[in-house]
Amino acid sequence: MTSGQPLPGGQEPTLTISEVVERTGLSHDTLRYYEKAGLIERVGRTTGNQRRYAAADLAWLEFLIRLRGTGMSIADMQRFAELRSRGGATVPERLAMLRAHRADLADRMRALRRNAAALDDKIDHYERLLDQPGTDDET
Amino acid sequence: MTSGQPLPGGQEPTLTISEVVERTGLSHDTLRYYEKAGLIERVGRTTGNQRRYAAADLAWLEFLIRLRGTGMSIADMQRFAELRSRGGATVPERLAMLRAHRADLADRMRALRRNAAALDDKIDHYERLLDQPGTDDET
DNA sequence: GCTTGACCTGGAGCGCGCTCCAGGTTCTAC
DNA sequence: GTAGAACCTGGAGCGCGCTCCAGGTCAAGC
Repeated sequence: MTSGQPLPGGQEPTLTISEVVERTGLSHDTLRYYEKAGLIERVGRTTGNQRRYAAADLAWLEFLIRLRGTGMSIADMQRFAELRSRGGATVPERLAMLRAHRADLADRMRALRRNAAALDDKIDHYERLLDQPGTDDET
Repeated sequence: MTSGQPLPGGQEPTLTISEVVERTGLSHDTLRYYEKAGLIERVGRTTGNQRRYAAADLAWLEFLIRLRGTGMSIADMQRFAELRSRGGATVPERLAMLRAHRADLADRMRALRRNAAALDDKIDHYERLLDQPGTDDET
């Protein structure tokens, strides 16, 4: 017997922490930190207390990674994870959170595009400076 | 006499730190920190040692704010400011920095769009869950 | 049985980008 | 001249998101 977890339907593939590190790109420490922080529910253990991640754990981690990738804070992810752990009744609240976050993200992307445009202008400016080195207009 | 600075051409408008706070949205502390960090050259002072920002200082600050807004680190901004302070000969290096940063920014924006798309999918998923509450597919 | 490497825990530490604080000086209005 | 607001400096502190460390336990191969 290798797994300290119930096996819901047939055989459940489980992964060691190092395998999850490989698949997610997160570090060992970050995985343990996420669990401690409650971002993921306590992962199953072997009888020897070593973590074994189920496929569902991995899928959830991958979603968390995307949330992080859109700039969601750990605190908000904790709140989201807590709602999720409370079951289907919290779907409206979760949806509201994601929509708010999505709107925020859209704002940040707009700002990013504006700033990128200013950066492009500056690049153009320098390119022109190099082409005709007479004007030493320092700004 | 109010300004401890030379006045290059005609009257140079100068601003107190609080006026710059208003115009830039940066805090007093951040402005002083940026100066201490070498992001802006030492700002002119009154005889009483109070800062007076020239129009050029403000323009440079606004550019720095845009660089920050595209995710450039303080360390890189220090490097850029140092190049700028060394004069026109460093224009090629500055251009290279900005181009590299621009490419990096493009990568990050692409990643952001991918993650935003995943977020949209999840939102759709939750909306469908709410419309037909039979399937309690928790992922 | 023994070695070696993977894994465990609790807690300290770190890099970043500010932000705050104490204690003092300067400016403005009256 | 005086009160009160604005400003100065050096340095400590903070919130975030990890990252590292010490001191162990566990697992796999020989």
